[in-house]
Amino acid sequence: METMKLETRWRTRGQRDGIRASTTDIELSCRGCALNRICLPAQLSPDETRVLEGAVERSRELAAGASLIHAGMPMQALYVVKNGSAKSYSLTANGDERVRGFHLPGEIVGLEGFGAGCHTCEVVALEPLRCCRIPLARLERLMETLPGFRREIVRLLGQSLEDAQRLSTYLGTTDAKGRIARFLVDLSSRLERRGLSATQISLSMSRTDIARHLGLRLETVSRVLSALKREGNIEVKARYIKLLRPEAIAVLVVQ
Amino acid sequence: METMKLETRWRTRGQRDGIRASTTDIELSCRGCALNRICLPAQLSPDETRVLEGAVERSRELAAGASLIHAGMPMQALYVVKNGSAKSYSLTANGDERVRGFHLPGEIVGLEGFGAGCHTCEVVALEPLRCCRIPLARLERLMETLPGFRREIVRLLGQSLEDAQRLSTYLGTTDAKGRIARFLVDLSSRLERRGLSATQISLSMSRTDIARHLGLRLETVSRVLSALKREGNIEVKARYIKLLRPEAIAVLVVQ
DNA sequence: CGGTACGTTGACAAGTTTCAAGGCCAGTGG
DNA sequence: CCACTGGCCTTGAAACTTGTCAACGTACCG
Repeated sequence: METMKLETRWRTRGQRDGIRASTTDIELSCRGCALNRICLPAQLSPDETRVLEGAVERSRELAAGASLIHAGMPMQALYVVKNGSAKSYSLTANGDERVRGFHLPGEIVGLEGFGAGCHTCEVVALEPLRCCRIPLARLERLMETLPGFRREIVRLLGQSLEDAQRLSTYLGTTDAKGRIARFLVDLSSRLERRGLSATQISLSMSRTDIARHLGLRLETVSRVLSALKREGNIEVKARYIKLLRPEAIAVLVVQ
Repeated sequence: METMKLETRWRTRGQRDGIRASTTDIELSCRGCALNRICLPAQLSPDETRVLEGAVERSRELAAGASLIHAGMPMQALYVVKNGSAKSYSLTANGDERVRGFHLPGEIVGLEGFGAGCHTCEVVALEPLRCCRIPLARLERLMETLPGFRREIVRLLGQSLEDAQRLSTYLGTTDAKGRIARFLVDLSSRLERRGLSATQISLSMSRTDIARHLGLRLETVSRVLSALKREGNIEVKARYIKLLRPEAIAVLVVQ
């Protein structure tokens, strides 16, 4: 039963019938994907990209709130967000949620599973979510056969480590305003990388999620956003945030 | 000039004359190393370990305060601590030091360099330090030829990522006492892993280093240690700390 | 239309930083 | 041998930031 479900859930390029091949192939082709300049293929040769395509599966769409990865489950694949966004979190012994991070299109999900061979955090969709999936066995083979792919995975691991360490020291040393500023600047640059507006941000996460990510209370997040608004640095309307003075926000971030 | 210096600084097994071969070979042999149960070879087959040995160089001893890795320099190697200990830190725009972590014997140093291809933090010896060194070119070849080695490097990257993420969420949510408790428990388990006492800890770092690692002020570190002492949980004599009630300290850590 | 989840705001409490003073210890030089 | 110095650590009191608790506002949905 469970395996049936999994089998129908993930579809690989060769498994489908050929009738709508041209459209669906595009859909599963990294070369034709809108994200290919910021995703794994960006660092690969055309030949390597072709091999990668053959290993990638596409997920069905997950509804907001649904889990992409369950904490504690053996690591079976890496994911890359294609549409939508997700958060990953772990739970404390008290049952408190600790938000590790947010995942936007083009970003890889699940790397921390390499440590123990099983995932340590739950990854849930914040809005309807579609991902590309590389099963672990194929990933191993790609790392074996494509040195460029292996280097890219190692690079992504190193970059994630760097990011996590920087965040960790940042949270230790900076006040609420600095943390929120960093969060906004970070989000802004990730959106810009995708070719979206760097100043008009539509948040997919709640104030509580932001707070739990930055080690604050939701009241504090709300207060800081209100303060930034009062100072004329941002415009806030529920989950829509417009950076009115990006430079003013950037100087709050002591990197 | 600079290259000369580097060449004389690192000696590989085959480069030395054969006269004192037996002692020096043991010195450079992973099989004969006291740390081999907790170091890279622990996950490798005897054959793989032999190949690894051929790629490892040994550093001369660095004095306390000397740098093993300079922030900003291109990544040229990975290191594993053999004797002594080190801290790694980065500097903020204001020149403040942010301590990313401490490195004990058997632990790998430099992984974060994979992200950008250059090291993002300075690594300095806290006491006389000796390391094993794997030059990047050889590391690449080992990952190519030894799947077990590649998996081990990927595993270490994943584990470091997991550790950094956990620390980051921890610093966000926990008060000074909890942070110090976590620091002590973590250090204790890493010492125990090496076969040393889990309760008698000789710190190699100053209160300031601890504070800068945990996002506290040195006064707060001092106060918390005094409080733990007053409560009968630890004994403190300058940099010597004895855990009198490890269980009581462990319950302060909400994982 | 009322319920529910989410967000904002205020007042007070709690914990940490800041500022300041002093203790301890090892190394140095008279 | 002792005084002196500098680095490191400890302790106290006041200031400040954030958390806590509570009330209220808002938007969405059946």
